Amino acid sequence: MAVATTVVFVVDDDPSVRKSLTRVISAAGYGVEVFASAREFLDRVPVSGPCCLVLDVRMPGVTGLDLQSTLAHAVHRIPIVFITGHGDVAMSVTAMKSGAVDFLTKPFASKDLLGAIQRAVDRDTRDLGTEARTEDIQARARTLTPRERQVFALVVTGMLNKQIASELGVVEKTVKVHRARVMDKMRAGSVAELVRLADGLGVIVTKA
Amino acid sequence: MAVATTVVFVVDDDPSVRKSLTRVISAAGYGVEVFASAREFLDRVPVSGPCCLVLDVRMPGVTGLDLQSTLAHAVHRIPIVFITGHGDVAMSVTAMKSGAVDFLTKPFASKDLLGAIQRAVDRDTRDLGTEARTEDIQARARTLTPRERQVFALVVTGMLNKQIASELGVVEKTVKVHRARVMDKMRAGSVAELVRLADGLGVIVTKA
DNA sequence: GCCCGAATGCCCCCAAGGTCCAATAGCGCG
DNA sequence: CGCGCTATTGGACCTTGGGGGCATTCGGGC
Repeated sequence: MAVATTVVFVVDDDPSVRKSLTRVISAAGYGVEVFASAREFLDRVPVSGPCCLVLDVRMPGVTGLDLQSTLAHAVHRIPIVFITGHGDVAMSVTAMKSGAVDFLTKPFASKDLLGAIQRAVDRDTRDLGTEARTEDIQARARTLTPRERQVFALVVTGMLNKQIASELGVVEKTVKVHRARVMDKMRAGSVAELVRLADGLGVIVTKA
Repeated sequence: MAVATTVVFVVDDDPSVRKSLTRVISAAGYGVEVFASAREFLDRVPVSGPCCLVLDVRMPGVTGLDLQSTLAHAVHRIPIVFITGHGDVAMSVTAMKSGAVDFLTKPFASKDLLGAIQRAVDRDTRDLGTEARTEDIQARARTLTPRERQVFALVVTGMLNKQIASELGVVEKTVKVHRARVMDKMRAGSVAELVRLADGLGVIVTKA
């Protein structure tokens, strides 16, 4: 089911584990890139397509949990599937609370790993989608002049032109001009669309 | 910090644990209600104010995880803080994936438990808020006639009255009448508000 | 028969949008 | 220092769209 562009990153300090994981994961049709340490992975990062990270918790130096919290502040938060030989409950709970997709203890069945990877990839695909959409809207919003931005904010409030005008201390005609430019620049065909664009800025909308 | 109306439910089969938990939790200012089994709790359920559930994983009969999945399909999903004497990783991961707020292993510090409880209560307070708002909107939407509902759906699309009219095979004036009733019944002062009400139906909006 | 939802026609008003035009202010460039 | 460009503002005028009021008609259901 995996698309050719989907890459699974594997970070584990044990070469034999890397080898067997590579075999299992690529057999499932994913692209695989392995790293022996968190550092190595961080040097590579810039990813484009949908992906996920299979991460060993215990590693010398930067641990899996450290890497997780580092990535948490990154631009694109990549979904993580943890694997570990000797995990304890506290560790797994920390990982899960920080947003990990799954936390597997060795030995685990291939299908459990692949299931977790698929869920992680699905999540990433969704995230990338909403991210791209938000980015697109923000790009349009950046082309607005300060004044247009103000008018934009007030229009999506539902205020009438005359109300906006008195709010900004200008004449109604001026508001109309800005408003028209906003609709144009934001590529909104109606107030309804404009409101949705506005609510899509800085807000995440999820289907219930 | 806990408000008087905040209740913490405790489900644990061990009487001494119930006793000590009650002491710790009520000392923090919460109301406490204890239950010796999942059954007992389920008979009590109907809750009103913000609350959370402190739940033992291992119990004879219905386990904590069972109760969690039962509650998952309930109307009001109450946030759960798990506690356990002998938890394993798989168990904690399952609980966390199913939405548990935290998963504590005995022995744990009181402040860890109280911290988890506070986070659970906060989440519940938020959930109750959005739930109440959604319920309110749905209540208004239920007062709409079938035709009004159709017009409602098309209006929030950004369509013009004349377009809606041809879509529904009626005259523009008719659409205007329905539209006015929709604005009235939904208590929306502008199209912008109406769009927000529509998007608030079946959709959860979270601050980024 | 009465009430309600639905559909319509007419009239009028106000809001939104667009056109043409014009003025002022600030900014970078040659 | 002008020249051009952009942002902001504003006026006059016209068209289109949204909304309110009032009256009428028609089909169901109680």
